Amino acid sequence: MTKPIIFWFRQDLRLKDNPGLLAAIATGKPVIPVYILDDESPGQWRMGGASRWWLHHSLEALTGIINQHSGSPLLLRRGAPEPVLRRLCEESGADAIFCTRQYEPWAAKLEQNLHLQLQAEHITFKRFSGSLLFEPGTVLTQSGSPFKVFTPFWRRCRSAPQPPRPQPAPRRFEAPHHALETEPLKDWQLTPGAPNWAEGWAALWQPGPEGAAVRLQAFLNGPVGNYEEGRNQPAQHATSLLSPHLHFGEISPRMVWHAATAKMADQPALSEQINKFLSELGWREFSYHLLHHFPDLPEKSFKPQFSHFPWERNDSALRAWQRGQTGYPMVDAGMRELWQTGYMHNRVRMITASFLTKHLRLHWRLGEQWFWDTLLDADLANNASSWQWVAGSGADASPYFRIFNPTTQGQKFDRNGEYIRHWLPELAGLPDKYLCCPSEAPDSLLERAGVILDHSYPRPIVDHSSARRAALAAYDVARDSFNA
DNA sequence: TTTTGAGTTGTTCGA
DNA sequence: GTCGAACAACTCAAA
Repeated sequence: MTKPIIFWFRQDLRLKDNPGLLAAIATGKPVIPVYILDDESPGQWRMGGASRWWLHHSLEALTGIINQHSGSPLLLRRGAPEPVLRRLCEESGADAIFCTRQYEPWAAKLEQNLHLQLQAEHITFKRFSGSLLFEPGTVLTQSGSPFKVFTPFWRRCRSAPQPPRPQPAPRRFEAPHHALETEPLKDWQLTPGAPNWAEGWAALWQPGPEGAAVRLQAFLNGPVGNYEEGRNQPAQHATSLLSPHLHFGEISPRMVWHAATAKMADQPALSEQINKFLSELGWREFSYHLLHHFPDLPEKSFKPQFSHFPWERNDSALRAWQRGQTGYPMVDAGMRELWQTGYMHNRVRMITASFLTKHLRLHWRLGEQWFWDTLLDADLANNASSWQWVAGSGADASPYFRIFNPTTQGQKFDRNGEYIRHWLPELAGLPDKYLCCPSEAPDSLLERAGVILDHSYPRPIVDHSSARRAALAAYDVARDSFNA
């Protein structure tokens, strides 16, 4: 009797272009697919609330696909992977486990330990690459060191051989004959009870491979044509919206890459726009590679001078930021979009993050933590490297003096006020001119628009130009004490 | 080894 | 209103 093989689904919740799954099926053994909810492994960033909502629906979608596609139901188990997998081997007689590699430092350590422990029990444990275009550790400078600047990193990636073509969906696979126990998904309580803060999310997102494919096609058939411009306009839905799908591996970056390059071959006029989009995939790669080489990126400022930065401590300012009550409409609109939808447009992520770290001078880790809990696409590598990038402490970061003016950013990128009016309906009656700076509007206009400052909408919690000066001064302090 | 050019996304000030 | 320089130096990557 052939011993079955376990395929351990992780952040690769798809069947297509899943090399580990294909390899498992190719062994000819019965395949047992399992997902393990792991809230126990040490050192991990425990999945936040929004991510859990996504996971719930993504697992439902995967279950459906697997049911159609195979005689093996997706097993759901909870706990630390090592004992769970070991038990599953005992129950099923499996002598091999395949999975897709993960790159978070804690996950990489977990894989190493698993490898050693399972080896001792003569269980084969194989990891496959499927979540990145280029393997961390393989993209290095001529002197063999990791890249710390994006442009040369990406140039090197682009001059390397193209990432492999996506692999086809697997053929049908079968479970072993005996039934194995599975936990009901609803027992995991991944979705909110009351209050249901995720109400309406299902209308905005379709977690799972099908939803990912739909998004990709919609993007390539439209917005990509004006990507360079459109991606900066938060009122337009002109970005790919693929980030949560990519995080959970419902679509692979290779699938995205090859779909985009095929489009480029088809319509050369779009080359510039599509290359810009590909470079955004490049930033995802860059973040993962950085995290691989610098595992404390999520906890520690990459640039050492920032360890001397005089961060403020101010709970009420933090709360105002989190709740979208800073008095800067562009910032508040973004923070409310995040809270209400689990998503925030990229341009606005930069504005809100700059505001937290520079205007409020609160530590970038506070923002990182909040985004981790509230973003559907929360991703350790992207979140950490992007927060550090905005704060100025990261690799290839924006210069510290680049301090977004939240008023002019609003006027520039939400010209007709559509985004702000949508998320801040209490300001909708203001004319465009004052939409980004309600506190400067004449009383008569405020009255006509039904805006009562300090009641229906707050005054700015900090003054822009003095906050800007204070931020630059704080940077001087950090630099001087570092150099001293 | 030394040198050189470059580095995602901005803002402000003064001519 | 427009334009260029200043903002700060520093580190990285490659010749």
